[in-house]
Amino acid sequence: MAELVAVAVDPVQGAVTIRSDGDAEHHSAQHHDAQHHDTTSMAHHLGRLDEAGVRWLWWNAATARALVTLGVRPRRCWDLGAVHRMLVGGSSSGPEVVWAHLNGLDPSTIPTIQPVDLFSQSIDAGDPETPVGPDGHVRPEWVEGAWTSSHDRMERWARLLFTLQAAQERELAERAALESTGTMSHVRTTAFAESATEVICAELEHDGLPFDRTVGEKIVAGFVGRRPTSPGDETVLLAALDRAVLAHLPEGSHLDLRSPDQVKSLLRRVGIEVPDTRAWRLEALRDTHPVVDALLEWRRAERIRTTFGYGWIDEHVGADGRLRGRWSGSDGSAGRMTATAGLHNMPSEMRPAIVAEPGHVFVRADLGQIEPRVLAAVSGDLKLAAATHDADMYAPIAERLRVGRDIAKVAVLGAMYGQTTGKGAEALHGLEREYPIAMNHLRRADESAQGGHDLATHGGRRITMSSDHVDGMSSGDVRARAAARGRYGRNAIVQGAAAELFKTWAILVRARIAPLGAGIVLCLHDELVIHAPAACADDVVVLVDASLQEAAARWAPPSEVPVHFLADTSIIGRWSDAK
DNA sequence: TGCGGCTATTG
DNA sequence: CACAATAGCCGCAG
Repeated sequence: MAELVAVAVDPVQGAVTIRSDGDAEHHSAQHHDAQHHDTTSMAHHLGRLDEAGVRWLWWNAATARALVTLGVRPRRCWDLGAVHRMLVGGSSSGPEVVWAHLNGLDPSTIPTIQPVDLFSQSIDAGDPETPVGPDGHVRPEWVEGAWTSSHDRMERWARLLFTLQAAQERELAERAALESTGTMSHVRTTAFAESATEVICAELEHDGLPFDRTVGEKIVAGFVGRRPTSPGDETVLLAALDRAVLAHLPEGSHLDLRSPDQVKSLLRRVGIEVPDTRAWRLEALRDTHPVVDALLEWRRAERIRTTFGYGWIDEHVGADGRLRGRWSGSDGSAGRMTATAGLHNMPSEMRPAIVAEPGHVFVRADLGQIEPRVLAAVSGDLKLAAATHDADMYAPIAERLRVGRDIAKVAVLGAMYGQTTGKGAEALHGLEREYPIAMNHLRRADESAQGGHDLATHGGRRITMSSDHVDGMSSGDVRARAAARGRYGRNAIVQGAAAELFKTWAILVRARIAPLGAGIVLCLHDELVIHAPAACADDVVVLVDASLQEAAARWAPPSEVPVHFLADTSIIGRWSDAK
């Protein structure tokens, strides 16, 4: 294994690196004058170490961001925060949380910075030059940035990392011993992938997604008209949009189309009675009255105007023509990546604005039927694994169930989501009959989750059931909430495992394509978008597929009937040119 | 001002 | 219309 080198970076103070033998080295951000500091030599030192093949060890993604900002693109790392979220679940993974967990301290006793008053003077604060206070917790002042105030402090801050990493290794070994997870090798693969994904996130934030502002503004204009020139002008334009709907009603109808209640009474006035005003419900009533059509069109424009309109472009597209959001390597539940700024839910109509830069192309690749294939892998169902040898695995399943392909598909999806009604539920019996191992795997997760027990993915990520995210959303009765927990758990072991495979794939792709001058510019759960010099596009395509096979070999459990994974890959000039 | 509900989009 | 996410606005409580 590569040598672990602890690192802490501050753009002003500089960086400290500590080799595994304990040798510390300080790298100054040389100050040439009071206003500017030169970080290039510091970046050079760090880059040399990186090229030597070390595995960086750091507290959390803040270090990854700092390094990327310096121009260093770390190749290997161990991110304590990312591994902590994998081990513990939840979304908090700051140094104080990681430290408390690995030292067996109650997280509710983590201290926060208190305003200085007469009473706090008497408390024994110990030596403020040490990172750990008398209460055993890391000092909140250090967490908040006091660790950067001197070279000595930075070094003490970085020295804490080694024992914490060792403690995480032990906890990973315990996790690997669980019946539901893979081996230590699988679990460490996940830990590496979770860590490296933080670097990808830092790069996605730094580099952004190529966005053609002119095209983007034209698309917006197609929905909502021209850009308002003043607040007063905006009011006029808004009224015009509203009038297109209200014109279908009797004179003098003034109501707020943004209020579902008022829309309901609007519809009632033309003889339409609906329990809610969702688009799929109104869709069926388009022919009933012209106002329905006008309303649906207004909704579409309103959505663009408020969420993906001029304001969105102004806020998130930089002068360099890159669309940027904040990225998280793993959400609090099953461990998928998340992104802000609409990067994960951009309407397809906006995708023509995602355009490769001159001399470049996008290589876009998405994993085919990733969740059922992952189910076949993690459940060890050999018959389902055999179905993955088909490019469309629903076809052989449909054959076995003696139903249509579409029925087979909704049945499989329904089984993974916990659906109990509709066409999928009818075909469920066939699935139980033909693929009992996979179905039992899902049912065990469902029952365990219903009982409030935490789950673990194949790669060793903890799925917490104690969290209040389930009972918070549906305040129904106890049984309904248990059923919701069951559906959540049933899905989380599949979705979470798919996220692990995806990240393993993504970090291998990143590593392989970097020498070609290509980089990942978007991660979308089962899809990668790569920005590459046009001359090397074909090479990137080959590397993308090779990386998938390698990721599957590292991540998936060994099986007599190997599970096949496949990617649909294309070279395109703009995002909308695919699918 | 904060929060639940409703709505819409994506995988 | 089941699983996950972000994000906007409305209506209501405090």
